[in-house]
Amino acid sequence: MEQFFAILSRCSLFAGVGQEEMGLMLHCLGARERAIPKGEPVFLEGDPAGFIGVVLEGAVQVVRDDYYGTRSVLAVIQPGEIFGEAFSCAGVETMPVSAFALKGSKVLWLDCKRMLTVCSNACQFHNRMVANLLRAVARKNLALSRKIQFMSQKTTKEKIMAYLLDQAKVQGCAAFTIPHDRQALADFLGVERSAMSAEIGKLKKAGILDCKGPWFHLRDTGEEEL
Amino acid sequence: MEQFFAILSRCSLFAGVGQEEMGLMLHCLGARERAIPKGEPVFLEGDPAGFIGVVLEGAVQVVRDDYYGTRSVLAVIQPGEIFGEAFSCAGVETMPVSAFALKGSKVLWLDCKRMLTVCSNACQFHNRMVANLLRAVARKNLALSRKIQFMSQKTTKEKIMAYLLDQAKVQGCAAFTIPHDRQALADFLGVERSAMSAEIGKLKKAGILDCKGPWFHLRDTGEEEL
DNA sequence: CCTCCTTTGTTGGATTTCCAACATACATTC
DNA sequence: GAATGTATGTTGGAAATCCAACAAAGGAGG
Repeated sequence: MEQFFAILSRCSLFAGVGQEEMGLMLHCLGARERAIPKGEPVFLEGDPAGFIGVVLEGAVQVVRDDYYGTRSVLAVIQPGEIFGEAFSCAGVETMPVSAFALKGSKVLWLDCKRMLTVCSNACQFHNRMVANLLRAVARKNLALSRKIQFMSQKTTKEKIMAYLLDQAKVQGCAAFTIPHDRQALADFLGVERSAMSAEIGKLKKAGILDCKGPWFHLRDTGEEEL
Repeated sequence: MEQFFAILSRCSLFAGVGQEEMGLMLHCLGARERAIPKGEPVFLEGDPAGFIGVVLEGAVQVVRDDYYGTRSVLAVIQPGEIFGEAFSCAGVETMPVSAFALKGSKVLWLDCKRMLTVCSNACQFHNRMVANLLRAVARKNLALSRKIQFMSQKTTKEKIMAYLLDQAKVQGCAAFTIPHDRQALADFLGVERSAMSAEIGKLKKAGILDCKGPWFHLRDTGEEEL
């Protein structure tokens, strides 16, 4: 397990936890390592919840099959990131989504109950870890709220602008790069890629923004902060 | 403070906490009661975060003013419900939204740091409370995810059906009542009320559902569970 | 019963989006 | 350099949505 210290130290759950303590805590949490071949399920809809997963290696895709059998990708979890925590912390009995390994992957399996119960060792970092978990869930919460803000805009143009203005604010600069390609951005905002592309073109012609690939620059239109 | 025991005992934060313990915990958390006249701010954008609010009486509206000054209502908090917890638990410095009292209201102000730090009294319910908080934040998380699922559907009809199928699943019955009027449902799903009304009419004519006011009944179309 | 008011359903034209198809740009590989 | 593949931009007609305005259905209060 020690081989993954570098990964785990970058995991939000273990922020502020040193290597020695991490080893103790993993034991105290009943951590188990699992290897999943490419394409195989990490867990399936209907499986009991109550765990928190950490991707150590590879990548895991979380999917939901709707009523009509259409599959949609909810998230792709990279090494150091966690999954399943929202369902487990919310106290749902069984997972309402499934997850599959995109590549050959290794995941760490933590027991959510043991996380929330005072361990017999009374390890000093237990509280820190719960606070880390709470922070991670709360941050996901804010990310989801922001996404809803963007999606709630009426037109494609407004959705793009809401997203870009937020990015500029978050990154603290009118010039910034975004972490999505055009297709992923369109999916994220819930719009058509081609329509979005057309709107971005209009915004460029109108002098409201400039962009090249993932790089954007919002121009000062003189209307703000009067 | 004891006068609000009935309200607080229904608050998700205090689930499983008895009246005597609640009094001790409120003291231990540095709880303060505040009265806010109708229309006055509960907190304003830019105020320091780090608190968790509980509405004891009245109602509180959380709003966000976007870049262009347009105000949108993010939530209405009723007695027994909490607010501000996502921002405080996520560790943001200042509130990115504002809140106003819809009526003359009383709110309880809890210090988030004291919630997450082991109290000197080492009260036995402290851990329970942190778990309750985590559960509340995680549940909000799931609610937001579901909303995104609905809003991600392409057409108005698909959004309505996704919502209604989810409600039927949650309520465990093909016949159920929803907690929104038509306007609120349209706002929630991010569609036009009139367009939604028209689509609901079509679905009724097609025999896919029946409804009257807030009551809906999804008919078995024979296509499911083949 | 009547009026006022709110909620919900209906309609038609302007606007926007969707969709498929194609054009262009750029990187990779052979 | 040619061939290939991927990402992005562009276009036009079909479809859906938006919007405003009005119609219909109920509820509250006189």
